[in-house]
Amino acid sequence: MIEELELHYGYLFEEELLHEINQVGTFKEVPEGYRLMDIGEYIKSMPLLVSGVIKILREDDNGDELLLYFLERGDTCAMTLNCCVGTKKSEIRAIAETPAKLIMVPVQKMEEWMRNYHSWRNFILQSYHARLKEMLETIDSIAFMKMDERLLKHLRDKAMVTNDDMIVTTHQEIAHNLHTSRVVISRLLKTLENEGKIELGRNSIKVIDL
Amino acid sequence: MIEELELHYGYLFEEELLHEINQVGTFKEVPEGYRLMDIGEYIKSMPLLVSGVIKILREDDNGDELLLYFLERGDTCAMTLNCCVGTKKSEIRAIAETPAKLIMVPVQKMEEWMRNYHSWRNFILQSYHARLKEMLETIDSIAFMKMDERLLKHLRDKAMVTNDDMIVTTHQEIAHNLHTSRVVISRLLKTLENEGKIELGRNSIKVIDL
DNA sequence: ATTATCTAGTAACTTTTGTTACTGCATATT
DNA sequence: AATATGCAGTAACAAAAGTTACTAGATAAT
Repeated sequence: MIEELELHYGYLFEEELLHEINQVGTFKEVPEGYRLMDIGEYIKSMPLLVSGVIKILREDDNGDELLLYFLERGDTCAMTLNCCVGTKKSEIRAIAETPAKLIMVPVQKMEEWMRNYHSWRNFILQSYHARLKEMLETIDSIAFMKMDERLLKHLRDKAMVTNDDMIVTTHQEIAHNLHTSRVVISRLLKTLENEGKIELGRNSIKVIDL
Repeated sequence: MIEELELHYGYLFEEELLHEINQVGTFKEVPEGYRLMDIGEYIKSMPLLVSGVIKILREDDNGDELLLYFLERGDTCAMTLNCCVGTKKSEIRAIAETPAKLIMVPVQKMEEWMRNYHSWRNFILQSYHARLKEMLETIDSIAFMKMDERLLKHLRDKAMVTNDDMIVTTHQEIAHNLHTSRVVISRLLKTLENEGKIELGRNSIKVIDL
């Protein structure tokens, strides 16, 4: 595991902390679609994302979903951090958007490392900061943008994190992410295609002007 | 200042930390409507709210506003915390919803106290946690609820934080908070009144079933 | 090969939200 | 007192989003 750690977190953490993480952390490799965390579940370890993309979802009482944001390499789950200070139940769902590699660290170490490692404190604060910013961006989208703009932004975001302008998904899946209906998405996608912003295929969307 | 500190933060912080806060903090009293922080402004000190209510707003490029959440006694501004780790410009606007009393602490102390005081670390993490939860709640509202539900929730929230079921405001003001138009609010308020959930007066709304 | 399921396109319609315009009334200004 | 301004109510209409229903082609299952 130590190589992956060095490679992706070496510039962030002191040698000593890297060593500790290597000691207590466990390596985990998950396939696309794997459910890493679900709403109401108890959190016992926090993930350091080494590769791949994780999508973070919110769900309401009726089971309606909404995509909050994507996590990429170097990110951790800010919601997990909360377990150390407040309620231990997850407020969100985390699904592997692509195959992913993670290092799982027991939450007990959080407080200890916060005390001992300047770099860890910074990492945690940075994570909270990044997540708050992303939540703000999500709020901007749903509060200020219309569905067609949100859709295009979503496609571009997805193309960005997967580093591929060819998106393999269904209209239904997109509708879930944006919390609307399949018919609405089909309609808007068709309009976007007519405007030359995307190209539609079966189970695929090509984003033109990224 | 030390009395206010002892009273509202005494149970949170060690004697030594309280002493430090008392040394470097400055007391501030602001009237209703006072703009404590605006988007794009640089942050030089973080506020510990002693009394009153602060509303935190987001604004888009067109100047359209949206209420994110209220801060109450014992809260601090998580957005301010970010100054120590990332960009130093505020992403939000903070307005005194009621007259308020605050203790302003220079941001330079953040990192020092994070290192030295367990209670401070906890306080900061708790704050981030609370704010993330509130952001989630805000997202739930705008993503999953219709305008009439959001309106009623907003009125109840407002009645809650001000501890008064009589809300003194205008339809226009509410429309700004929820990012919609005055006419829509007037329409929905009338419906809520007919349903017996509120009573309307000039510049005032009484919330019935809290 | 036949059947069933998944996916996408489209039409027709409803509901929700946003917009414009005008009204009367209360309060503030001169 | 006369005038101006701010606030709320309402109607009429437009736009956006949500819903239902049906179609047809692609893929999967038997």
